[in-house]
Amino acid sequence: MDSAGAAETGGYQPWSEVTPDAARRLLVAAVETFAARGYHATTTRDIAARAGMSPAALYIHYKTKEELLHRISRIGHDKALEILETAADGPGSPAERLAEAVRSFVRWHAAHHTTARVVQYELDALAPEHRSDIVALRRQSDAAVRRILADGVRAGEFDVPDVPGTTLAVLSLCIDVARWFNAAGQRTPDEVGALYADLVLRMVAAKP
Amino acid sequence: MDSAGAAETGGYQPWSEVTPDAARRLLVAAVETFAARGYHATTTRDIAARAGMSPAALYIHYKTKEELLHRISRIGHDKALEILETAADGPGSPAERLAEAVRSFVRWHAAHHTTARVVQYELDALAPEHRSDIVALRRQSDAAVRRILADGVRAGEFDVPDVPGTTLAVLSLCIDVARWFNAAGQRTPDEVGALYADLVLRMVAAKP
DNA sequence: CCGGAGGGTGAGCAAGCGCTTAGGACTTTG
DNA sequence: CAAAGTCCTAAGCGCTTGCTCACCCTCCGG
Repeated sequence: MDSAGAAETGGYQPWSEVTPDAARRLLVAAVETFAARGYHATTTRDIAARAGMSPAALYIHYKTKEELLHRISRIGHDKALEILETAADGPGSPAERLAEAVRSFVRWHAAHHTTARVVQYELDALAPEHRSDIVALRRQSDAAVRRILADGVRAGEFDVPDVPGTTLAVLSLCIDVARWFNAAGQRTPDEVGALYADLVLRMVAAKP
Repeated sequence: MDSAGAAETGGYQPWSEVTPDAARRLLVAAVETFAARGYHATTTRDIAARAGMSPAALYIHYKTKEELLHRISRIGHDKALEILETAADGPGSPAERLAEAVRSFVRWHAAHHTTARVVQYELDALAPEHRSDIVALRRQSDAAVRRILADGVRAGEFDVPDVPGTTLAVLSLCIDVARWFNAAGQRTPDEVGALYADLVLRMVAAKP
């Protein structure tokens, strides 16, 4: 369990935007414990101990435990949105862009399922004022996917009777990967990404 | 919030297997608070207060707070499994059975999204010995869906390169309805069920 | 060599937690 | 009508929680 963070990400996950070093170690420790036990079941002592510090050290870098969650959620949502928008606004046909969006979004949720679990499933633990700016990011993610679907319908590539509903379903399917994905399982993030991209393309394909 | 339980279910949800009356009231209160705030964020005082009793009353009917969760999880998983197996072993072609399975499973998750949220997303809060018998039920659910897919492939109705992976995706898609479904939203459980049945059929359809 | 700033600790507070206990009010039964 | 059983409560115990505070390092420019 101690090296789960490094093992999960293949040894490379920056969190480089978090400084100084001690603040980053605390944040990484928080991600790991939040993911394993849930936000409410995690104590500030758990986090500090995992980061190799005393309980009081946490409060030098963060005002509250909730601020830690908010920072994690913010960084994760920024990344998720970036992935989707890159694919949505990239080159290629709607089908290619949709496949790339699903593939990379799913790959991220699988490879970083620890982070993703916190980001996607601990929203309700945020304070209302923090929750609302995260919800805004989620709406942008929704808009990115919807944009691809609408483009595909307009181009005649897709047959999607209910664009908002299908958008919801596609995002829901991808997000839920964070819940069930197990790093010790058989499938690699790449494999899951490829499978899901295929399934989603079938969901929207125009009947020839 | 007080009448949310009744409103959500259209005034009819039995929990009839739970007796006596006070035990059922406590259990319903627990479902509502667990769903709204999460298991760990819910106190035994919250539950008792919502059921209109003193904190001590809970311990007449349940040994621990965790036993309450286990009972809820057990009843919910029994119901979910029954829905899937009824569809899987029912009459009709594989496509019809798959559509019916998804439609009824999704309808249940939407109509009873409060219960479903607890059942599907609070598994980790169970004690290990309780968790394992719930996991066994989930494996049976997985087997039911897999059975339909395998039948469809054998009959040449479906084109599914990865049956275990697609089974996982279908269940994941349906389960996640409990997370995002909002009783105050525009869609009815029936509508979501119909949409999802269509999407899933497209995912597995053989190319003509 | 000094002094202050930034990063850390040990001890602990007030509040809230799950759960227990002693006992009381009703209802059912002989 | 007493005895027994059922259901519930008021009070509170022992512990853990998020967080604070007084103090202590170590580094570094002057």
